[in-house]
Amino acid sequence: MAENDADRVLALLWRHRNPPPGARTGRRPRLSVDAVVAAGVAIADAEGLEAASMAKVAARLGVGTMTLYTYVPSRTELLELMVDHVLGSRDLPGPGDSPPSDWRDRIHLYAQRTLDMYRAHPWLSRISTVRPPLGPGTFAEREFVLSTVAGAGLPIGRVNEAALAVTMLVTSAARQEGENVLLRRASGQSNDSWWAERSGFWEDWFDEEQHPTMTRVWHADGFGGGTEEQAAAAFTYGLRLLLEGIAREGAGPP
Amino acid sequence: MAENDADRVLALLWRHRNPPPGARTGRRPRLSVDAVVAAGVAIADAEGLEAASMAKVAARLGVGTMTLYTYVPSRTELLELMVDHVLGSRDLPGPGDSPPSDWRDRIHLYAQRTLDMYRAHPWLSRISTVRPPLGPGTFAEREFVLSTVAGAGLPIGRVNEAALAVTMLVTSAARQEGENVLLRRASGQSNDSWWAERSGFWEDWFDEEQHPTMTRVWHADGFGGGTEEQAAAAFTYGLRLLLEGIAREGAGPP
DNA sequence: AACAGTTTCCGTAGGGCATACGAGAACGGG
DNA sequence: CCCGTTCTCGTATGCCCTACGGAAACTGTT
Repeated sequence: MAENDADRVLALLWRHRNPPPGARTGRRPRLSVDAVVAAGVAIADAEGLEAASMAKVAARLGVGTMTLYTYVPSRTELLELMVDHVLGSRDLPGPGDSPPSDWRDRIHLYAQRTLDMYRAHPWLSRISTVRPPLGPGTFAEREFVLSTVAGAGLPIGRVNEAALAVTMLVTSAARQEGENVLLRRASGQSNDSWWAERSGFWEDWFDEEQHPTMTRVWHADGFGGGTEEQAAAAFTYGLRLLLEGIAREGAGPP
Repeated sequence: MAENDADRVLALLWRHRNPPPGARTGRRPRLSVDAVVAAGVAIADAEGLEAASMAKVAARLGVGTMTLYTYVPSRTELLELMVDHVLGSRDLPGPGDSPPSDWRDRIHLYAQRTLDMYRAHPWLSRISTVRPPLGPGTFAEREFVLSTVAGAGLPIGRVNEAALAVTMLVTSAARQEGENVLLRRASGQSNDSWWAERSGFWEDWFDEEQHPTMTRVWHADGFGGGTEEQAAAAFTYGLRLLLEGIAREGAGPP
């Protein structure tokens, strides 16, 4: 075990379910992996992902920078641990406890918790989720979404593609939310005031002839609210269409 | 004009449609904004976004680092120019020339070009698109998608939310593609071999009791292909559902 | 009490980054 | 030949990750 890097990270990710035997000799550790991960998350939440440098995480824990390397192999792996920890913090119901019973409500629960998670930990938006950390948080999500979509009545062989389609839309909306939070903080400026600062654009540069449909939508007041409200409406709309489609395919096989 | 930063970037973004009068006096410029943007894109394509540093872009053009700052205000703005340039390079048909005529085919054209764009310029995946550059590339896309969705028969006031829903799903899939390319390069490892390296996970750590639906899907061979094929299938599926829903709402008002 | 074996702790050193500042070079027109 | 204008770019600052290797703390055995 823990032969190559991949195995070492897996052991760290699943450290709670299967802790390695405590060392019987040698100097006592001042910290724990959990403490390091928690410190990393706290700093990233407060000051952004860049600020969660090894030096700053160590400083917050009151130890030297290099001390962290006894707990995690490198910063890359620390980020993986942070991501999986936060993914798991959504606390989606597992196989034992599974309210709500209506599958549509379960999807909305998943969506809501995911949006909240990205709002609370916006730095997630800056980390890729292809090749995700293979830890409890990641798998709790997959199990929840798969089991929910399976409850819609789809044949088992087509559950995965439907579940992934839902996940794609949900994470897309959630990551946009996260980016909004990030930009609001970094620029000290709300999304609306950003647009206000560029209000001259429409007179100085926008060409109505090149953009007839935009112009028509504009005159029909079709761009309701700010961009965040529009994105939220688009997400709600898209999710409704996806769920209706899945329900239709689940009810009667084509 | 060009009073604050925002105005300066707008002038640069739309430099082709409305070029500022050429200076009559002073030393002749060795470069042009276009050349700087092209060099930035070329480096980012070949070596990644980080590699497109001011120093490397300048080196490729054979000038000193600080010379670039006469052409673009800072690296941030250079990236905005690069993004809008690449967005425009999809060459989506404008209001004059608008094949294909079937709106569904037009959406597929948009999706295909966007996927290809992210594959060719994967660094786009690492740049946020909320608060996008307000340049010709961005607006050509919006106009194309909005006009296409309007062609489905939706009432004008609801076109935007449907168009944004489509964009959300398409960019989500495209950005995933981009990340795949990026990771393949950075790790020198295909997605499949990444999973292969972690094949021990299923025996060592995966808990079937905690993940009954995943297990069922697995035994039914429901995870077809690698993760990229799965993502592609999920995208196709999700897009079909969205378009069917939009078609239904366009055909008969609820 | 001394020592061995083991584990944790951490200072140093190196290479890369964006950009403020200001001096110097090239150019057109008088 | 000189002046206003524009372009060119060297220097200097502060922060990042982590390989390396030695010092410190702790347990168990002689």
